[in-house]
Amino acid sequence: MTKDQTVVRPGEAGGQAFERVLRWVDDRILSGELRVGDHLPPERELAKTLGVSRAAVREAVRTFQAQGVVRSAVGAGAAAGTTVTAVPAHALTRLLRLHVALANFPLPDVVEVRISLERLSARLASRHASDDDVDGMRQLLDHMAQPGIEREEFNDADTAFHVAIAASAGNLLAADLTAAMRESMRLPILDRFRRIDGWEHVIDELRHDHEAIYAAITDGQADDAARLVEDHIRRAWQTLGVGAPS
Amino acid sequence: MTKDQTVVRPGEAGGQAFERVLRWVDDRILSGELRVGDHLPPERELAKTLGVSRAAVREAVRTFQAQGVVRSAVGAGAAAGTTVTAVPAHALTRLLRLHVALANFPLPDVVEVRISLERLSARLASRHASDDDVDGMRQLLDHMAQPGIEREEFNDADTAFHVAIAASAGNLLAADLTAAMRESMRLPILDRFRRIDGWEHVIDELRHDHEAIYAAITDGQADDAARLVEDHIRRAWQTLGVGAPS
DNA sequence: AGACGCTTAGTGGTCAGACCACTAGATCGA
DNA sequence: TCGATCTAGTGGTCTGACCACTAAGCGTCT
Repeated sequence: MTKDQTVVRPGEAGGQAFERVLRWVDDRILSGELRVGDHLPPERELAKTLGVSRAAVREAVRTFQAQGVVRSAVGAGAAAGTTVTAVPAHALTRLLRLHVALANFPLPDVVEVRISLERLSARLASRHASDDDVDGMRQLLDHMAQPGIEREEFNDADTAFHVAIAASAGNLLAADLTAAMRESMRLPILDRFRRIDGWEHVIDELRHDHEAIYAAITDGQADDAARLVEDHIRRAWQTLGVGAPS
Repeated sequence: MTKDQTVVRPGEAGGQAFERVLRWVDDRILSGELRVGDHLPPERELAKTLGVSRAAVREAVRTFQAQGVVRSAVGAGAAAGTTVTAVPAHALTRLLRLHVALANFPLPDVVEVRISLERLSARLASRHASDDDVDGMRQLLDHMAQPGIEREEFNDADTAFHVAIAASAGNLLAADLTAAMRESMRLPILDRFRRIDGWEHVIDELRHDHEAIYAAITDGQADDAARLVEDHIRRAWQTLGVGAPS
C-alpha cells in the first residue's frame, strides 16, 4: 500500500484522469476565459499542469473534437496546436445520424421535429434570404429538374435544397439543426427512394412542392412558406413511409 | 526514407489511426450490425484487429462516448466492457452548452429555436401526458410557488418544468432537444435572474404563465398550450433580455 | 450439501517514454 | 538578396507495463 495519491480526493482530483482535463477546459469555456480562436496549452504542458498523462489529455481533446469545439493541427507557429473553434454542424450531424441509425430516435419523431425546425427556417428564410441564397436554391431546383436524374443524385440535391433554405435563415442554430436532421435522414430516405414504384410520379410531386416553396420564399411570404414546407414534408413522408402508390 | 507503409494508402488505411476505428464502428452502427446493448470488442482485441495501437482505439471510444453512443465499464462479465447505448440527452446538452457559451449560437437564435421545439413539445404533451407526468409538473409548480424561493432554486425548477413537458411529449428527439436547449440556457438565464430588479413581479408573471400552460396541457388544449408556451418564452425573454423593469 | 471466502482472469483506466511527420521561422550559404 | 537548410515545437502514434475493478470459478469450512 504505497499509494496515497491515487486515492480519490474529491477536492482536487475527482474521478477519472481525463475527466479532470474535461472539467479544466469546460470551466474555461463556460467562464468565457477560452474563446473561439484561442489556443489550448500544448498537450505535454497541459498534462504536466493537471498531473495526468498525455494520453489522458488526448482522450479529452478527442471529446471536444467530437463536439466541434476544438481543432488540432500539427506543425509549428500560430496555426498549429489545438485551437478553440465552433463548427457544430458536423458534430450535430454525426450525433443525430448515429442515434437515428440506432433507432433511438424513431423516424416519425424525427420527421415531426424536422417539420417544426423547417417551418422556422422557411419562415426566417422568407425574410432574410440573400440573392446569392436564392440563386443557390434555383440551381438546385434546376438540377433536380433534369429528366432521368438518378435517385441518389436527386436525394442529394433534395437534401442540399432543404439545407440551403436553413442556411439562408440567418439563424445558425436552426440552420445547423435542420441540416443535421435532414442529413441524418439521408440514408433512410434514399433506401425508400430505391424501393419506390411510381418514381416518376413521386419525383414530379416533389419538384412541384419545391417550386412552390421557392416561390413563397422569394416572395417573402413567410406564412405560406412555412405551411408549404410542412405539407411537403408530410406528403413526402407519407408517400415514402407508407409505401409505393398503386 | 525507409518508410513505405506509413504512406497514405487510400484503399485500406486512410488518414489517422483513430479515424480507422471511428469508421469501423460507424460502419457497423449505420449498417445495423451493431445495435443497442451489443458489445464492442475488447480494446486490445480491436486494436489488434485494426492494426492500430490501443491508445488510438481509446481515443475513438471517447469520441463515441461524447456522443452518447457507448458506455464503458471495467470489470468482468456481461456488464463490463464497452457497450453500445443510446443516451444522447447528456451529449446534446453538453454540445449546446459549450457552443452557446462560445457565443457561436447567439441567445436570440437559441430562443427562437427553443420556441419552435417547445411549441411542438407542448402540443404533443397535451395529447400524451400521463397522470404521472402531470403529477410531476404539479409538484414543480408547487415548488416554484413557495414564497421567498431563491432565484437559483426557482431557475432549476423552471428548467425542470419545461423539461418535464418535453419528456411527456412522447417524442424522444423533441424531448431531448428541448431539454438540452433549456439546459444550455440555464446559466445565462440565471445570470439575468440575478441582475433583475423587480424580481417579485417577474416571478409572479412566470408563475402565472406556468399555471396557464399547465392548465392547457391537462385540458388537452394543444393549440392553446403551444400559443401559451410561445408567449411565455417571448415575454420572459423580453423581460430578462432587455433589462429590469422600471 | 450448502454457504462462505479466496483466487483468477479479463476488462477498462492510466501512465511513462519513445519516435514520427509536419510546419513556421531562424539560420546559413551562395 | 534570395534561396536552401536546419531547428524547435507541435500533434499523431506506438509499445509495454501496471492498476482497479468485477464476475465467476474454485476451494474450504461448517
